[in-house]
Amino acid sequence: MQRPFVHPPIESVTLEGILYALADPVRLEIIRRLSKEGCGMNCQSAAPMNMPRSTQSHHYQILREAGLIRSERRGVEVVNTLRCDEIGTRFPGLVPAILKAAVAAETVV
Amino acid sequence: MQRPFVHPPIESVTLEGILYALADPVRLEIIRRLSKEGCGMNCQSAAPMNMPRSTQSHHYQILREAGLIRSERRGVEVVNTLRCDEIGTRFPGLVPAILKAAVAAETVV
DNA sequence: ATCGTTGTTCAAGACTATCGAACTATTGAA
DNA sequence: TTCAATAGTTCGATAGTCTTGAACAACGAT
Repeated sequence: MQRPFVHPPIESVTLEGILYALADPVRLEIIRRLSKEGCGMNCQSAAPMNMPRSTQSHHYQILREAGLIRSERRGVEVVNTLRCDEIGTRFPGLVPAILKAAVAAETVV
Repeated sequence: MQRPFVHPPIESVTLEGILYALADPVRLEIIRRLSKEGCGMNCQSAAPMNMPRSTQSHHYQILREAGLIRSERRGVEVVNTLRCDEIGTRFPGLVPAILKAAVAAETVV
């Protein structure tokens, strides 16, 4: 098995898909960490601790299919990177606005 | 029955809740219409045509509990208004960015 | 070759969405 | 006042999705 990763072309990325993907706290946190890091991160380091691997894998699949991240196998691990440039041209300012709101939500709590 | 509407105080409105609510095409469309209109709209006129009432009702409930709209009974109908000012202070620029992206998604299709 | 690490796939139970049917509440008319 | 029409809500059932343990696959190092 172990099917290859599927990344949608940027034209078929939908707003609904992006919002749905980011509506989950775990997935939002993953994207936040990826955006902070700048470069790629493997699955474990970008996801919150103590989360079952199968659940992580599911979340990365959602993010991938939404068009938010690109996943590449690098030896034993999978390196995930934000597709920021592509998304930035398709939906200018969208992801930054959401990440900014995530920071705002954090400071109030 | 017919319980009174519950509107969360703006402090307990979460980013996840907003994103989740707007991740559905029907709900996003409702918010778009409400934002265009400026003033309140009843449930039927803001929702897409040919949608079962029970489903509409469910969607409005999600929007209400997410803190995006305020619903008030006015006689036989329910008037819904965007809570734009409150959301704008809690998450500045968030909803406008999403609505802008919705327009961008439309023009490409 | 075997083992440890990283991540995927599968299956089952819990949770959520959709929608028809029945119900509630208010308005207007007879 | 009673009756009917209108606008939404609630309930129940079916179908789809999330979570997670268990088993599996792939690579690197010893």
